[in-house]
Amino acid sequence: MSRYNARTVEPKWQQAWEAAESFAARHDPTRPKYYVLEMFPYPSGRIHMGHVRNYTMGDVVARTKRAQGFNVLHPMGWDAFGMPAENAAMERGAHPGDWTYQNIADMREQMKPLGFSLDWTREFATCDPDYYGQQQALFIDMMEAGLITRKSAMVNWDPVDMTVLANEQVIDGKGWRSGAVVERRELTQWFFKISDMADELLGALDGLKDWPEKVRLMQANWIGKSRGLQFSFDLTAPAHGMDKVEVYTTRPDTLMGASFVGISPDHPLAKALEAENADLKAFNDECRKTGTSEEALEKAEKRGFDTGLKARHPLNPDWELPVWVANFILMDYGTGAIFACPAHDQRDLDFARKYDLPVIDTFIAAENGAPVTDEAFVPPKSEAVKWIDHFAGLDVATGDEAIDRTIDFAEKAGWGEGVTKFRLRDWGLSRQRYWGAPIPMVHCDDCGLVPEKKENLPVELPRDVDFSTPGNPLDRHPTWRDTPCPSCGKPAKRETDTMDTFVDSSWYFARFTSPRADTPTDLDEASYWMNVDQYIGGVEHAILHLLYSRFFARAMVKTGHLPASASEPFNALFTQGMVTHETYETRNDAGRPVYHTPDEVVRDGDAVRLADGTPVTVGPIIKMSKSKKNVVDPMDIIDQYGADTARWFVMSDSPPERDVEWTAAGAEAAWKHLQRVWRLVAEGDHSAEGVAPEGSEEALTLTKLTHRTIRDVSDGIAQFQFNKSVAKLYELTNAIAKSKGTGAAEKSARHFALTTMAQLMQPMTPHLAEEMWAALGGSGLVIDAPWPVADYSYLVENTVTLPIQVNGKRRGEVTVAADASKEEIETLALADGAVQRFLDGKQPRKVIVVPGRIVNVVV
RNA sequence: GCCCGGGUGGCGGAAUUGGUAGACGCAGCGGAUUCAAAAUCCGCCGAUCUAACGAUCGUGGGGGUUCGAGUCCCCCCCCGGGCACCA
Repeated sequence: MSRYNARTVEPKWQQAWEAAESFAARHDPTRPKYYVLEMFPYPSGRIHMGHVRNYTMGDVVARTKRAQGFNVLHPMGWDAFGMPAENAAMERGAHPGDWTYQNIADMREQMKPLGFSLDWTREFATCDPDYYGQQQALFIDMMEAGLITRKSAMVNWDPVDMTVLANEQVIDGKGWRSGAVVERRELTQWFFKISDMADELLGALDGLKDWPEKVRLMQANWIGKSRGLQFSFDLTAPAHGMDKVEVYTTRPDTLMGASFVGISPDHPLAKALEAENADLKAFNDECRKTGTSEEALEKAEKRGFDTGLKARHPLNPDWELPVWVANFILMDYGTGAIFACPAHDQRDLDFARKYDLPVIDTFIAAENGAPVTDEAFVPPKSEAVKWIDHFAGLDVATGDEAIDRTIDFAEKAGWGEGVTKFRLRDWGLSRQRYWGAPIPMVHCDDCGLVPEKKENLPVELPRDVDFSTPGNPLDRHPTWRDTPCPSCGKPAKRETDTMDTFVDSSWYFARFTSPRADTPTDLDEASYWMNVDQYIGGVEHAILHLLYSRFFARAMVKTGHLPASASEPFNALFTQGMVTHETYETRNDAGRPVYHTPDEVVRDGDAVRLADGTPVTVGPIIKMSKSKKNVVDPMDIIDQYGADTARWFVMSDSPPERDVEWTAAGAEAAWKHLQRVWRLVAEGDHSAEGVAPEGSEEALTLTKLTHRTIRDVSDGIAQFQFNKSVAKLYELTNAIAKSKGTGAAEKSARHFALTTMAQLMQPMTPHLAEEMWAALGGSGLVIDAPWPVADYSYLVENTVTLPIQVNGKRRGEVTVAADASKEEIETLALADGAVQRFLDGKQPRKVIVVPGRIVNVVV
């Protein structure tokens, strides 16, 4: 029996492609280009199944487009800055740079054997000074274009380690290393003014026809455009020079139900009052112990503090409302102050009940409306309700109408203004960390903040840094900060904040079009290659990465680094599901979770334990991530079965947009199938080809199926339904195996089916496909053969079998000519034995005939 | 808490988008081949009842629209992703 040996075959073809420079992308204006990009990986050091799945999908698209005649750009790089490198430095003493470049080398070694059609000549890492230097140039240009600002923002502060923590590093409100209770602290930070583009980023979503609807929805909700009323409550007595509280509300129609005025613990008034009120100070400090994440704030128990101040209702000066500080009011949204209407907001109602504040109904259900008791009455804004004493004279009206009328009323009366606001905040890019791109700014005592001169870029990270104590090593470096002022030349200090790693990944797709240019992009190259025609990556990036990239593309158009046509950089987006796996955890002495990798765990029936016998708790099935250690190493599969098996396996079964739980079973099956395909080639009789199939029923049937398979596999790939393409290839394989005819027509039909299979399998299992192609006598490389096109004359059938239903249940079937009339079908269906039995001599009440689909007889 | 997805045999999933539920694969069972095993080949394979023909039930749960619902509408449950310093 002929065996296919991936170990020798795969490197052979990889060398052939490399020798031919098959995948090097060359600018050629005479050919249509196609840019395929998968989200580049963080170099953790090991590839995982998620990578294999992601990059195989992109490779299938790239190889198919290449066969279809496109000039394909399919590059690869590394998202190389970020916290794990610093953590490794702290834990193991490795330098973040050494650690990162070693990981890149390791991962490249693991990726190369997979045979991806990548243009490795364009590879770069975001931590290359060449890359981040261009990023610094971009930053300076964006600064000049007015896209950057500086203002204060909240950070998670670890008071023991004296350092800023990422949200991920705050566990149950405590610092992950120190265990100290984390507090919110204000820091002056650098920001991209993305909120200036909020409306445009929202509006342009409509044009992204080839993006998943869910991603556009998530982005629209994130941007969060709202129309509301902004106005002030006058305080009955000024406090600390403040005589009013400005609020923003999207439900001004509920103003007559106002119960109290609420301000954020970080509101200027709350902070001013702290000075003389120790209890309030204690309350606010307690609130600040919730981290900065919206999730933590929203989940925290709702608590409040009565300031004792009173505010006048704008419509009735005699109506005084108490002013409360409440922990659920975000300083970042609106004005950091609200009025609460407990009758029509569940959170306000819970708060009012807790602190015994009034609940005043503003409107009731149009029919049988009862006053609010335990549950707030919050109907959709489009539903008509009955208004109680509405100042603008409404009786029965929808919320939407009432909001419009109220804003109108307030504007005419002059005490309020209709305002459109966005939930989207400016993008804080400052990080108080070492392993990121330095912000190329200099602090000069005389000149203030001055950008570094472009000829001095890159501002390189110093190599000699010390991670033995927490905090930003750049701050502590003895000399790195010292630099002459780019403007006046006097001694000055560098900015020590580095950039958020989202900045690095917001323009790498543009850099790939001219990765060695000495400007951020080469406009000529960018104009040819942009946009990315197909972008592929995880849904977990649906909001932030994609929104930031859309902002950056616009910023790069503004600063002349991209053509105007590239302001939406990704024509089509596909979000693949995640590769998930169970998590395994034990607890350390401090009771904190410690995670374990699947290969450390022994599963023996229900019992789960470590190799040393320690019992393990099985946690939820979640996306594979380094921090939870629930990762599986694909190298084991590649070593055992070869790259094609791994590639085939991740393309089969699970639809690509869906999460897939990794299980070891199935890789074996993929391998068996590829062996079977190879045997059909190696043991087949290829003495006939080009013989017309029409003389043989068997040959004709197989040829028809081959053409249907061309159509179905091509459609499956075009629609990102690779699992269906795989299923169709299984069917064709089964049919070839069943065909045993020894005539020239049958042999020829099998030869045609197998050469076609080699071409159709090429995007998924390229090495096997080359081997098949060569054995079948194909000329040149199969990757250079044009994509097969189905002959439609083989796709039409002249009879069709329709199911017959009686009362909606299938009772039989009828085979008719494809062009049979409704009447003919009905006559034939009614003559069917099963139908006669159910009719029992009676006339049918109704007969529904859907040609080509179904017949339904209603008795 | 808020926003967005998902839930179909023992398992991964398919279903022409309102028209035969379970394609294809895995696992399992039976058979052929073999001294034997592996590999390979052939057949069966949602549940219940039935000797069989067939019948009834069945797409997370409950209700509805329709000649016809996995697919559309309403309510609920469970799982996952995101929540602005994980990438």
